[in-house]
Amino acid sequence: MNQAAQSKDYEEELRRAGVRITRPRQVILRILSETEDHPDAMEIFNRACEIDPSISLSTVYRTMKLLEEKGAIHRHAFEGGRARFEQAGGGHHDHLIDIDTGDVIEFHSGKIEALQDEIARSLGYEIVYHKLELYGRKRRRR
Amino acid sequence: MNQAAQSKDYEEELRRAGVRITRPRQVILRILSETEDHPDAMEIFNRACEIDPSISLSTVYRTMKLLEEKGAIHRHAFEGGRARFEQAGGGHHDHLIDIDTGDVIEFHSGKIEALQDEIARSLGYEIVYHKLELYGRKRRRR
DNA sequence: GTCGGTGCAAATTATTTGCACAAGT
DNA sequence: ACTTGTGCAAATAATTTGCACCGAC
Repeated sequence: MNQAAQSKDYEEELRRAGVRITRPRQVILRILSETEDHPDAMEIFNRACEIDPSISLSTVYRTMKLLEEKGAIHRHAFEGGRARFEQAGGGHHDHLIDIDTGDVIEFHSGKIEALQDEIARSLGYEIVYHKLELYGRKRRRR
Repeated sequence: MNQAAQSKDYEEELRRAGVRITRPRQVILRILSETEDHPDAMEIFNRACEIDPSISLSTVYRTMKLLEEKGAIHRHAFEGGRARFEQAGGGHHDHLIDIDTGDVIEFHSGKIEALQDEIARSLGYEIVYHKLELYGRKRRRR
């Protein structure tokens, strides 16, 4: 399925959840569908302004909060102050952050997650969610 | 070694690194040595004020930054806005955060770290540091 | 005595909110 | 129509910084 269709799907799902699909929300959903990276609120605001300059930063923040509550996006607090977002769907994964460029690479390891569960259980806990971030730099071949 | 002695050791090490051991810094180092938990700047400020009310919040922040640069403490950005600190030393470990109480439990898994390295390597990266946080709640026995 | 450190208040940065008006259903 | 959403500007919250004085070495 292409990105435009995916964006429409999200709209439908939100509409069903009783969320009004306003112009700013359409624009933001489209941006989130099209992006490959993990933009922060200001970045989303900038991209949104190119499509519709009347959108405000407040609306971006309010929409991100709404989408997070509805489970449509995930919020990350990587190093560096601002929160960064990515659309949900596409399965759970963790992140490897390039400390030189800020690039984010997604990965997933069932083995690590199994070990996490084991550890939590042995400490008398049940994991609700977790955060695994690897910070590193490109290995130069020798 | 007891906590007071440990605190003195930190003082010596910092002094050798060319850091002046002022009254506020002594107080903050002592607090960090004595604490079992992971306090934020405001909490450290409050505890410091009980020992010496003339200490300012700015100094707490400045000292935390200094100690972090010197490698004497680690800064964590657990959920909930403010940064939290813990003294370094005592070996690397990760954290399990109780989402009901905010309590932090430390743990370490060589197996997970080995897997992390493996994953990073396969992606062409070298890990500089990582962050693994498990958020969960106490398991009730059945 | 010198230079780095401190307290205080003001500045920054990221995010949130009150309000009057606009727009989705 | 009714209610929710929006833009704007002002409010918060966490942290940082400029400046004149103070204290560690």
